[in-house]
Amino acid sequence: MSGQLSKVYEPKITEEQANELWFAHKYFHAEVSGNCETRKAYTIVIPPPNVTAPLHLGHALNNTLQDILIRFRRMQGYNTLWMPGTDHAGIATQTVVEKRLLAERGKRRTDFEREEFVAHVQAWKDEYEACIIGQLKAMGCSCDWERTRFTMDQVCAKAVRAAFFKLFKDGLIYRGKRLVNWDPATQTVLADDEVEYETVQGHFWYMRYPLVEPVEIQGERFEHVTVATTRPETMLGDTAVAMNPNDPRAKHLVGKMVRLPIVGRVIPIIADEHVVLPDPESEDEKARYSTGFLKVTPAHDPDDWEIGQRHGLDIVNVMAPNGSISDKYGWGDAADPDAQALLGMDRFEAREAIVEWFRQENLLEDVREYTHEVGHSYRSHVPIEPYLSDQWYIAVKKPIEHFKDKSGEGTIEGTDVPVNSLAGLALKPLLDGRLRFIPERYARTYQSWLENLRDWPISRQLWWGHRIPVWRCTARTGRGHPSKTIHPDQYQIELQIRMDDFSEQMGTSGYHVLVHPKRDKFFICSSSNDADEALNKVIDYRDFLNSSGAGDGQEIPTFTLPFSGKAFTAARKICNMVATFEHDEDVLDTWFSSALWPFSTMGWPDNTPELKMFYPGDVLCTAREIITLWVSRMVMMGQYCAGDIPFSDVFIHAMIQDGEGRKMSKSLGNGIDPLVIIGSHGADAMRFTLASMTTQTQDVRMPVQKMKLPDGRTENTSPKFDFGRNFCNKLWNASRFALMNLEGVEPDGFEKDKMTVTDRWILSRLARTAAAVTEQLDEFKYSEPITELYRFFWNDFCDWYLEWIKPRMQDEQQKPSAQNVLAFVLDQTLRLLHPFVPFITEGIFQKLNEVVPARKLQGLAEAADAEALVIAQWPRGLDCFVDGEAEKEISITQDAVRAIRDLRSRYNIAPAVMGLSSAKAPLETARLLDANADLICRLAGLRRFSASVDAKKPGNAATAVVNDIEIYVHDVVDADAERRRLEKQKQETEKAKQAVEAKLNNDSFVAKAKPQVVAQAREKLARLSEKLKTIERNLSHLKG
RNA sequence: GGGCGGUUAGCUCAGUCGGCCAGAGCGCCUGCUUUACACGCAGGAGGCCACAGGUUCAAGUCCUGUACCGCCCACCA
Repeated sequence: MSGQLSKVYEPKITEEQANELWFAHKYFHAEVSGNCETRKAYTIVIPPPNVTAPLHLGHALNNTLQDILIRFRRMQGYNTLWMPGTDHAGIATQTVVEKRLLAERGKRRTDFEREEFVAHVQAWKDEYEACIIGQLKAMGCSCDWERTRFTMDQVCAKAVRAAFFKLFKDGLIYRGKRLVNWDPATQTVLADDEVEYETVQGHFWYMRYPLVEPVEIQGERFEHVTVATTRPETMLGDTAVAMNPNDPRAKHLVGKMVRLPIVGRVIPIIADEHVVLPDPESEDEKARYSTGFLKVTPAHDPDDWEIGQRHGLDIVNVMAPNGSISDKYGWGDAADPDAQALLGMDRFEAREAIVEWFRQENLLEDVREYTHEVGHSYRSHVPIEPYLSDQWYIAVKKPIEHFKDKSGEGTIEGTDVPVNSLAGLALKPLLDGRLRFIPERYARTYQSWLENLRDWPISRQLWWGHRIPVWRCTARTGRGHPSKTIHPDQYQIELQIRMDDFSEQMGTSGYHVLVHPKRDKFFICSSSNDADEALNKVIDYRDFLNSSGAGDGQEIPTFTLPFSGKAFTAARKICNMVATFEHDEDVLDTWFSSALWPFSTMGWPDNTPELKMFYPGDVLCTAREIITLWVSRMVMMGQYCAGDIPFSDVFIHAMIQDGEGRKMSKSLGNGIDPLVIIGSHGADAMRFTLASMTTQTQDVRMPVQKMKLPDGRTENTSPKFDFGRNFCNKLWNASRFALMNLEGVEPDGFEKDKMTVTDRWILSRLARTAAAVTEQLDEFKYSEPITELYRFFWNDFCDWYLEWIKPRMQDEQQKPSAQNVLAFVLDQTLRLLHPFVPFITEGIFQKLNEVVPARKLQGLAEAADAEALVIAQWPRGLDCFVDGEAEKEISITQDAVRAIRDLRSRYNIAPAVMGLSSAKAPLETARLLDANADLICRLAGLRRFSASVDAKKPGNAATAVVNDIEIYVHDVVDADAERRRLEKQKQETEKAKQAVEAKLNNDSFVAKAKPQVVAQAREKLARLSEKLKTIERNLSHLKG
């Protein structure tokens, strides 16, 4: 059997065979050897899925859309690269591994050594990375698998260190304080999304803070101010009382001092807009509860921290990491016995004690009930504590000196963002129109985020990730002896002094980091350009890059000093002062490595051929939730590190929700596993359905149902996928039918003149479809081309063309030309469908290649040969087939067929009854119908059909009126039914006619509407009048 | 609190620059072993286009407001 398709379409077999073929020939591999000039590159870098879990349906959508673009461009002849890989997803992965270890072994992270724990995470990563890549391959993703990267592999790690170094050198990385979400029970830092808000019935306590000197306002003597708080225990760390500058009392009170109860600390009253003015009538709950005085505790509240920053307030941390009151972490004035009594108390215990103290001292003015949301740890379920800690930051609005030449200086209009800052580098391309969002509205999210950007905290208190390439040193206290353990803050200060020492010698300032395992080997990162010359001698930059991988437990890197002279002396001096070195315990924010992904995957910072060929890329395809966290940072770092934006188009696609509009999630149990769908419906069916649901505005709602698998398990599925499965099944069967009729086709047997109107019509429809699909894909539209192709293939090709071609296949005269048209249309259709349903189209294409090696319409068009559809040429040059006449002719023919079918159905004429039919129509239409009588007979199940200008209606015929045609189906006897039917049609027509008449009788319509619209209305009226007359005439015949 | 999107047939969604009697798929009803396909073929029923105003000769489409649903960001003294 020479290459016929199997009777039943089995996705699994087709998918396996296609993947085998594609992988054997490495069709997905992008070569760098080609010439950029002659063969343009087209690049998409995958949003690397997290290695936390297998891919879900959202990933399936995301990657389907990317694959459609890639396959489309590959067929258009671009040198396409789709760069694949996965993301280590720091906190998320560490968390799932911690959960697994706890569940399976009852062990916590802290029960392991760091290296040991990281090895467990690594094992998890290996497992899920393999799983994810398997899933992507099963979906048909045509990634360049040879280039698969992981955000923590050696290549990416090198880029991370290079970027960090570069930022460091430019003075963009600094050490700063930040309030983190601290879980005092487990004593870990939580990410924002690990904080769960719970409604808590709490209190507002109104506490009096005595003024150092009483103040008189409008004759009233004030001895104290009253602050309202839900957290009295933090008052120990208060360093100011704030009030709104618009408060009428402010001019009397701002600048005055109060004495903090218990502690005795004297703190100022300051003015800050943040404070809500009191208003008992207000709708704003805060205003109702406010006294107008806000206690400011910079170390224990994020807002207060901001206020503290604005006013340069002291920061007093009064808690230990376990949440107890302590004077060991920054509280220096706890000498008062009342304060001493609180030390060691738990924060809630202290709260009660403090309230009680105020009560005793008659300083508690009021207590009111208050319901509010309080952040709790998702792990321990205790309230989280905003806790002050040291973090590394990237300065995003700091001007970068050496970017001045390239980007200019000053700020971007209407913002405080310097053009040569990181934020500016990301913002400018959008404003210049070089960076485009599709749909456009998402540009605003991006823009406003960047305009209001704050410095980026990049350190995370985790073990899984790129360990921060910074080594801190402790200073020597005596000759050759390491200092005893010093508190981190202290050695920071210590270090700073030494640094300044060094800076002085180097004629610069602001050094920060050094590494020094042995006395004669070390390196320094500079944060100033001025020191470049000297430092370049000190450090071999490349050595730094080749130093330890992030967090992989290698030794601290060492370097031999390649210099002498002043710099040497300076460096040497530092070494002598340093006792020990500690690799920073923290890792980098996951987004740091993600930000580099578009070029780290191509080997940056080395000047690789890949970068030259494929960077900058073309499109980023992602969901909207990470526009800020990821997209903006990629642009930022792309500009900063690789010198250009990483892509010019950002396509933001829909999110998939369940039938109730909820996000699909594990906890809700409403997720759908792509592999389950691939198993039940096939990968192509899944892709087709997902793409068909992708419109520009709507999120995708996917009703979820339970499905029983053959092995008895129950899985989630959705009836939506039947859409794709039905289509694939139809495609398979129609192709099978076509191929059965294409055995032994002679390419030279085609004669242009033997083309029928149906041939010209289907070629015309093909040409229009190809043009539309191409244009829509250019515009990142997915549901439209699917609709277009669906209509063309199912309605035009299958329902009409294939039915019409059947008799021609029995006719040796007509067969050769018909076959060639059929082969050509099938060939082109497969090409157009391939990006959406790659497996099945490839499978059919391979058979087509066997059965009809050359598809061409001699003298008209030729389908370019290809050994595989994946690399076949995208349809082009079909415009010559557009044929308005043929389309009109077929349209009239179809109308006639539908009218006859309708009558047959209404009169219950059995399909087997090959009846007679005739039609009366204006001359031209009548001729046309007559010429196509065979086509009408074939699809309307008739023995004979004829049309003429003066056809007479047989007495027992049913009548249908279509436009200017009157169609009679003979030998239908039910006069009553006929009358009812015609009456109904009459009513409908009258209604339509009246509507148009009303419009035309309206003078202002005729006067003001576009002439074209008026003319259309007149035509329509004429048509309807004619139709109505015909119906009435038929009715009167019936009555008579 | 700020921003964005949505509300059209029982369900999931299209609907261009405002202009034919508002469309598709699924589901539903009727008929069909038509030699590619019942995951199919033919036909049919089904709509106060969320609500209230406004602009216009004309509004599903533009403007204003309301309600509900969803998402993102910020915040929670």
